[in-house]
Amino acid sequence: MIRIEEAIKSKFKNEEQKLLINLLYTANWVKVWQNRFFKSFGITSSQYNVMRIVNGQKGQPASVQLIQERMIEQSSNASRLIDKLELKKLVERKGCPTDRRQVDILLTEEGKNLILAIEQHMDLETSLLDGVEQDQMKMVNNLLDLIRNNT
Amino acid sequence: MIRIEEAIKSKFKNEEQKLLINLLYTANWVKVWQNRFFKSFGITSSQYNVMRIVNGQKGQPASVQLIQERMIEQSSNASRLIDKLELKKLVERKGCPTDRRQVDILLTEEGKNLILAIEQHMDLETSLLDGVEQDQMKMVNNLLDLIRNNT
DNA sequence: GTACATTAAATGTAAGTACATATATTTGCA
DNA sequence: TGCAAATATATGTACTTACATTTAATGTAC
Repeated sequence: MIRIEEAIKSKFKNEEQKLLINLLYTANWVKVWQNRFFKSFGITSSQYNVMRIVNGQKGQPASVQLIQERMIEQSSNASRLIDKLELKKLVERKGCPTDRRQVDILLTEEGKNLILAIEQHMDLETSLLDGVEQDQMKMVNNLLDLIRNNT
Repeated sequence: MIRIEEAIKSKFKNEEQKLLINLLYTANWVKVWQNRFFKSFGITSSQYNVMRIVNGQKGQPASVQLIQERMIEQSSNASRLIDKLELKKLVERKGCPTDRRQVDILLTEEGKNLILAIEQHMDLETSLLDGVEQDQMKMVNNLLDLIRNNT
């Protein structure tokens, strides 16, 4: 078991500092892990995130704004991520007829197939959290929510 | 209290998926928070991280490699972060006499002063984790360590 | 209906990340 | 010694993030 102190060879002032650095370090670790996984499907984790949000609309179009609001990293640029996905023909842009400022995003057939293919190999969550009790996960989820609200 | 479901307006399949997304979302939230804080001192959180590592050497030089190993985001580029800090005269490079491949990094006086100034305003950890029990923090630290070792 | 604010998306720019490759130096072994 | 492998750092490139600005369309007050 590699603890955070060994991972970055550092000592911490207190449990608070250790927790914040562990949070940043572990989140980065997961992201690297995910990016390597998605690379074999020709996309990045940010790009997958966009596709997952569009897919969650179940056929209803998603505006660029809706995607932006639901992204994990809210200041990454939905517009340019959509550019990349459009180039790969995984999503398509359609002007919205009722509001011509708005652009609707839809998955192509190819996009839908990719989502399905990825889901079949995606046991990331369960494997990383194998053996962790439900109660414990709830507690951590609450603590993470608290951090964002404690200012 | 804004819970993760409301923050990114999503429903989750299970507690595992929710925990992983909450981890990524909250870590990004903390990083954005930190970057805004460091901006008023003219540096980024990655640059601060490099300075913090050099400072931890307590006057002993830090090689580029040592810094790289201890960074939170291990694949960010220590060499170029040091470039930025050198331009701002916060650190200096000194060729290592015993191994001419190696470059030693030291804080300048200005760099040391900046670290001190920042530490005086840095109550980030305690404010974000205000009211959280020590036991609970230890539990979360253990769970984060587990995630990285569960593969 | 024109003028001004607001909104949706795209674009510009600087910095950081991810990963591959290059350059210089040192090490180790035939 | 001489030469290949290993090591330390720097550089190249594509992509992403953070944040500001622009462009076009819509809403609203007068």
